[in-house]
Amino acid sequence: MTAASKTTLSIGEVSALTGLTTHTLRFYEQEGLFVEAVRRNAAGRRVFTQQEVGWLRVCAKLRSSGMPLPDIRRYAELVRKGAGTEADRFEILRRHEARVQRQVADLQEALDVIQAKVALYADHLAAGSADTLWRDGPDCTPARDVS
Amino acid sequence: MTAASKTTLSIGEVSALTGLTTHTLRFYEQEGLFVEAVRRNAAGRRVFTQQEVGWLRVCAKLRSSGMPLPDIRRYAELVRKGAGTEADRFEILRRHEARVQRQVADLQEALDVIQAKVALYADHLAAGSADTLWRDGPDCTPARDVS
DNA sequence: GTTTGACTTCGAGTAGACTCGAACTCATAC
DNA sequence: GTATGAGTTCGAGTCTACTCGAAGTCAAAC
Repeated sequence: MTAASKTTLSIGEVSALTGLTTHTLRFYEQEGLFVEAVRRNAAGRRVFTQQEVGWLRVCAKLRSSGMPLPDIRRYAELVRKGAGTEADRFEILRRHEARVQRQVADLQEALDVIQAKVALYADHLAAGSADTLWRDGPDCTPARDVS
Repeated sequence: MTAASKTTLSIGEVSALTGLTTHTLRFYEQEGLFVEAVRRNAAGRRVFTQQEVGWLRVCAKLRSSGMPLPDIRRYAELVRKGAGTEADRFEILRRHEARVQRQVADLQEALDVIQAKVALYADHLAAGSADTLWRDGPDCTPARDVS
């Protein structure tokens, strides 16, 4: 029986399945990111389900794309409340979607600047004309002046 | 004479031109991000050039795309040293380029998950079938089970 | 001649999300 | 029966890049 096919999972197994450390999983519980209270076995240890693993994977994606913990907590609360909260959940997701799209656009812009520089260095290094490369021009137009 | 066309600029003008606060500009000086030591006028005030504004704009892009301050400092040091450091500068830029591309790919992956959820909520809200929406499935396949 | 506003230095504080470590409890393997 | 390893709680520490505020200087406007 692999961890991925078990119906109940220890914190260590969940850690392996999600890539989140056990410390982080406990921290997330404390922060109220779980939809339902985390169950415990007779010995007081945490018991997780595959469903929770699924949710944690979504959490990991939301976090890695920059959603703050309070927003995820809010979303989890709405799911817990159940029917009637869908419009609010939708709103949270849509806002985050917009935020991520902005992030991608900003990174792409930075990437353009970086790649322009990389191309210049590649050219000049290949041509052996390294000494003609220098400081950045006023408006960062690499054609004139480069760092 | 607009700030953008002056040959020497105060810290306030540079702040306006770059979007960096005066606090941040002083902080960057202290962190060694400038290629040359920042000049001062008779009164001890900082005097900047258009060239420095160009460099700061590049710095802003590097920072917003996640290059750590120590890497930018190192790059600035290499530019200061001048000829013979081009291969190292190229390397720093190439590494950062790769890092940014990874970031974009990761964000895009997160965006796919988010958009799948957004689409589901949009459908269900439109259909008025909100009550069929629920928790995430084990492997985050929104078709089966959704938060 | 004083008020204003932009500048100076310095040190301390903030934010968010972990991350770590110590001290303890259990269950299982040997 | 004890050693090992995985779990528990709790509080404290870390990291990075700012961000703020206090106290002072200085030039120009009025």
